[in-house]
Order: sequence, then structure tokens, then C-alpha cells
Amino acid sequence: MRDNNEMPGHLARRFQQIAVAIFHAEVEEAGYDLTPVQYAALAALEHNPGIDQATLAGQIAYDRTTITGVIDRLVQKGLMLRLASPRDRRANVLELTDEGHRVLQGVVPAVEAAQDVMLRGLTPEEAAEFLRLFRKAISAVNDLSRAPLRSSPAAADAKSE
Amino acid sequence: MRDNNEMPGHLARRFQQIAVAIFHAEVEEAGYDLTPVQYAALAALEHNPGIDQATLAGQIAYDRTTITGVIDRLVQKGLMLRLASPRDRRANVLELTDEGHRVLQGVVPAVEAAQDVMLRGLTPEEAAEFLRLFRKAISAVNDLSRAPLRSSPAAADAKSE
DNA sequence: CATTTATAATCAGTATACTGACTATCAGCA
DNA sequence: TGCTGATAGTCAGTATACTGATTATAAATG
Repeated sequence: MRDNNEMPGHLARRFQQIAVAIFHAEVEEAGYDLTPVQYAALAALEHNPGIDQATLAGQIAYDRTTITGVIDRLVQKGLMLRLASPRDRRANVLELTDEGHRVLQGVVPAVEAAQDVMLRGLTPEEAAEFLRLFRKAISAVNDLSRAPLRSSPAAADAKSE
Repeated sequence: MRDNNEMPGHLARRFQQIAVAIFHAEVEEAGYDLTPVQYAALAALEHNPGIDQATLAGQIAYDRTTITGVIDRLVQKGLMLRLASPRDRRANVLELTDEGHRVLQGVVPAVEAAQDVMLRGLTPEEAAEFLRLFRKAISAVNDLSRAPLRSSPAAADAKSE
């Protein structure tokens, strides 16, 4: 049997666990109360206002079931609006509130700091290589989870070839 | 604001998410019903029979609260025994059942296969480097989560210096 | 020995994530 | 047009993970 330290699954779980703790610590120190998942949803919506829940989920690789609860909490915090879509009566259109914009802007430095803390054991060259390998490994198995990343229509086209 | 693909926290979450899906797929195909977390607990206990819950949690970096539920489910499946410790009346001593040993032995090939699938986008050299960087990054921030890894008494001593 | 401190385990509460099922609606096509 | 398959969102149920609190017990200390 392989040692835990040779198991990418174990290392992934461990790194993710620590990354979340670091994120919480930095964000709380900055005076905000946001989870990594909530931050990602806000940031994605800032780049693409007015998208529906399914599109948002695809852009950050969340399950459509998970995104429902995340949006519930963001709406409840007053950071996001869930509106009926005028074009598709099944869909909800999402918008950041003014407070959502303010919180997102305000929390960015803490989020950036957290990313640096996560990699503080690596040299800058190693960190760059680590991120490159992360991206490469992920892109080869993106479709193996229920919630694949769907960055853009163009990428979706490329995938279907 | 940094792009998601430059955020180690986002990449870690995504890789972990896919890794769990791959693990489930391989293990289910092999005819077993075990989560990654349950597998790690069984494997750790096989190496160190008779340890208590806190020690097990430290060896696989689980929170002490989380381990309670994991053990509940393993006991309920008949794979593990939770016994009163003869030396410490606060503690529970853990043992694999015969069925626990059998399941662990049987599922190992599927778990190994899953690890290979997770890295199938990388060359062998890249995979080795990826794991090395993972370990190095993690060791520098191990103590920043509520559930740090405590591999052995020796390592605990080294940490306290 | 008595008191303080630390540790083992659990519980309640919250937040991801997933499976599988369901409703409502849309889109393609005979 | 009417049927069929696909899609958007939600719900119930299960399994991690965490925070903070509590109980029971052990260890350390004056």
C-alpha cells in the first residue's frame, strides 16, 4: 500500500483543508465574514452580472444543488439579488447589490494575502510550477466530477469536438 | 483581482472535488462502498491497531469532531470496533474487525487506480514533482488548520522546538 | 492532597458537496 | 401543433469539516 504522502488524493484533501483555514483567518482578520465558496460566487458575478444560477455554477465548478444554498446565504446577507429571468421562466438572474460590490472590493486584499500564505513554503519558481501542474492535472480530469468547469461558450465548443 | 486559475485555493478546491469523484467511481466499480475519509481511517488503523480516536485523527489530519462521525459509520458498517480503553477512561480504543481487514485489502487496488487517474494529465516526472511540491507546501502550513497532522511522537517533539 | 490545567470524546449548529428525485419550462422536431 | 428530450431550480437525505460548548477524566503543580 502506498504511503499517504504519495497519495495525491490525500494531499489534495489536506491542502484544501489548510487553504480554507487560511482563507477564513485572513478574511476574518480583515473584518469580513465570507467563506471561500461565497467569495468565488461574488467574484464570478462581478465579472458576469446577470447570469443565471446554472451559468454561475459552471463558471466556478459548483454543483447546481450546492449553488442554491450558497446563493440563499448571500442573498440573506444582502450581498446578492435573485431575480426572475425575463427570458426564461425556469431561471433566476443574479446581481450583486451595492453592498455586495463593496464587500467584494474590500475583501480582495485579504483573499490575495491568503493565497500567498498557502504557498509560503515554496520559492516563487516552485509556486509557479505548482500552479502550472495543478492546472494541467485538473484540465485532464475536469469532466470526471458532477460539477465540471464551464468557463465560457468558446471553451464549451472546444470540449465538444 | 487575480484570475481563478492563479488562485491556489481555488485550484485546491477543484482538484479535491474531482479527486473525490474519481475515488468514488473507482471504488464503486470495484464493488465497495467507502468514502476517501473512511478509507484513510481504515488504512491508518491497520498500521497502528489499538490507537484511540485522537491519535487516529492526528495521523490523518482530521478534526476530532469529524472523526466521531466517521467512526460511527465505520462501526455501523461492521468494519471497526470502538472499545473502552483500559488505560484511560476518557478514551476509546479502535480495532479493525475481520471484515474491516478484508474490505481494506480488497479495496486497495481501486484506491491505487484512483490515484493514477487523478494525475493522468501529467507525465511521470511532472507527477513526481507535483507530489513533492504538494508535500513541501503543506509542511510549511500544517499547523494553520484546526486538525494538524501529527504523524508520530518524534515529529511532535520536533515541532515543539 | 487539592487545585488547576489539559485532554478525550461528544453535541449542537453551520456550510460545503454530493446522489437521486421532482416540478416547471424550454427547445427541437415529426 | 403536439410530443419528446433537455434544462433550471429545488428538495430530501447523507457525509465531510468546522466553531464553540460541555462532560468526564487525567496530569501537573503547589
